[in-house]
Amino acid sequence: MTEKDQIKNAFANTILFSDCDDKTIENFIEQSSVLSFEKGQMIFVHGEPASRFYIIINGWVKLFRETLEGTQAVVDILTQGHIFGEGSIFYDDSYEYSVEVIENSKIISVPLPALKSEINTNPKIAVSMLSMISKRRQEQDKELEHLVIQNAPQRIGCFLLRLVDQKKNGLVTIGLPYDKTLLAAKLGMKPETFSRALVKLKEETGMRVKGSSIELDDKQTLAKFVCGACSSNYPCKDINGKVCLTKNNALLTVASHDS
Amino acid sequence: MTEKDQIKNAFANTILFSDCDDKTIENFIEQSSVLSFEKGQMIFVHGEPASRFYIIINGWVKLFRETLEGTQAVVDILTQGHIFGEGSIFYDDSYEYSVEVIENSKIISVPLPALKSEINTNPKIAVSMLSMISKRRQEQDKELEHLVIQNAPQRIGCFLLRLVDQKKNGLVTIGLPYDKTLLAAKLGMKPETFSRALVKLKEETGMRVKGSSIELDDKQTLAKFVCGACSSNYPCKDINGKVCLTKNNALLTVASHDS
DNA sequence: TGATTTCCTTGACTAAAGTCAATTTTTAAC
DNA sequence: GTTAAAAATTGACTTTAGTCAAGGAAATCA
Repeated sequence: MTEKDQIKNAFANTILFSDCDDKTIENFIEQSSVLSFEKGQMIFVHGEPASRFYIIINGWVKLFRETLEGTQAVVDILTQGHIFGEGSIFYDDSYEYSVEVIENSKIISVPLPALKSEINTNPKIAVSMLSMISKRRQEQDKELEHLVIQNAPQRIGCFLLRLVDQKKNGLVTIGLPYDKTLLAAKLGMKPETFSRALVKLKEETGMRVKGSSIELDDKQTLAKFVCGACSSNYPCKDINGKVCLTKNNALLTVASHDS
Repeated sequence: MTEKDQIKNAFANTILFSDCDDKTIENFIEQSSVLSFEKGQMIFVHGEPASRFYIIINGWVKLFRETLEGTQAVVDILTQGHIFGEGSIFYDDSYEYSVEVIENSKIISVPLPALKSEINTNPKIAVSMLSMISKRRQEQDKELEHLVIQNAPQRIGCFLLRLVDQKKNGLVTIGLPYDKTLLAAKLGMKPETFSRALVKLKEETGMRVKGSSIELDDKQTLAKFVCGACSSNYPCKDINGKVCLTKNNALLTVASHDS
C-alpha cells in the first residue's frame, strides 16, 4: 500500500469522513500532511490557538488537561482511526486540551478551516460530525455516571468488558491497551488504587492477571460483578469494538470512541 | 404576549433555532404542541422509543438514569430555554435518559423526524446543533474533570461561582436554583455530604448561608478556594449565564447548558 | 550482559465520602 | 394556625480511596 493510499484509507476509516465522496476526501488530503511523532512529544497545548486537527494512522496519544497546582486530568486516550482537535472550532478556536504522544505515532494533520467550511456547506459531513460528537457525548455521559455510582474495581471491570469481543463465549484473553498507570488515570483513580482494585477484581471474578494480559473464564461472571452498578444492561449497546493493536502488537478490540 | 408568540419566542431563544429563519421555525411550530406538566410527572423513560423532543418554556426538569439496583444518576437539571430528547436521533432512536418534572412546567413537544430531516438538508441548523452539542460536551468534560480532581466543597463552590454574574463585584447574593438534595445528586454526592461540605465552604470562604440563599463578600475568595483545582482559570470562559427564575421566583443567572 | 530507569505492587496510615439513625427545620396541606 | 410530610442537618461509625514510603518486576539502554 502506498502512503497516498494509506492516507486515503485513514480518512475513509474515520466516522467523520466515512460518508464522504472521494472528491471531498481528495480535497482534504491535498491540504493535509503526514507527521511522525516520537513518544513523549507534545502535539499541541491546552488553550493555544487551534489551526489544525489530527487523524491517527497508528500509535497512541493522550488528551489531558492540567490544573495550576499540577494535577492532571486525562480526557481520553486514542489510537488509530480516531481524530482529535476538531472540537476547537466550537471552542473559541483554541484547543480544549493538551495532546501528548505516548507511543510513536503516524498522524495526519489537517487544517481546521477546511473542516469548518465543509461543515457549513456539506450537510453530509455536518451530520457525520454530529453523530460522531453525539456518540462521544453519550460515552462521556456514561463515564460520568460510572464515576459516581461505580467503585474502582467495577470501573476497571467495565473497561475490560468493553474490550472483549461480544460474540466470543467462554474463555477470553484481554490485553490491556496501554500502561496500567495511564489506565488508572483514565479511569480517574491513582495507580495504587488501580493495583489494589485489580486484586479485588481477581478475587471477585476469578480472572487471572499476568502483566498486561488478563484471562477470564466467562465474561458473564465479570458482567455480574460490574453491570449491576450501571444504568444499561450487559452487553451495552454502545459497544462496537474495532480491532487494533496494543503497544506490544497484540490484537485488541477497542471500544470505539470518536473524538 | 399571545401563546403563539410565546412559542415562537421559546424556539428563537434556544441555541438550536436561534440562527433559523422565521419560515423554518413556523414549520416546526405547526407540528408542535404545548404541554403542561405537574411536579412529579414523567415525560419519558430511558430506553423507550423516541418520537419527540422538547423545549422548556418554563419550569424545571431532571434528566436521569437508574441502575437495576435502584441507584439514580442525575444527567442534568434543565430550565427554560433548554431542550432535551433531541440526542436520541443519534442513539438508536430511543431515549438516552428518563425525564421527570420537578417543578410545574410548560413545555413544547416537537416531532423528532422534523428535526432529523431538517438537519439533513439545512446546514444552518446542523451547525447550530453541532455547536450546541459541542458546548454540552465541553461542559461534561469539565464535570468529569471536576469529579476526579475537586473535592465536595470545591464542586459546590464551582457551581456557585458559575451562578454569579461575572460583571458584579463585591457583595453578591446567590440563590440556589433548586433543592439541595437535587443539587447534591447533580454534583455526584450524597445529601449529607453536601450539607457538611457547605459548612466547610462557609468556614473556608466566609460566605453566609440562609436556606437557599447564599451571601458572599467577594467572589475572588471563593474562586481562590475552588479554581486552583481546575484546569481553567477563573473566570472560566464557558460561563455565559442567562437570567432566569428560581422555583421561588427569585432572579437567577444560570450557567447555560443546552442539551 | 548488567545497569538504570520506569512501572507496578504492597504496607501502614490519613483523609474523604458514604451509611444509618436521630433530630431539627422548612414546606405544604388542611 | 396546626399538622403532616419532606428536606436538611448532625452525630457516630464504616467504607473507600488517597498519600507516602519502600521493595520488586519489567522494560530500556549502553
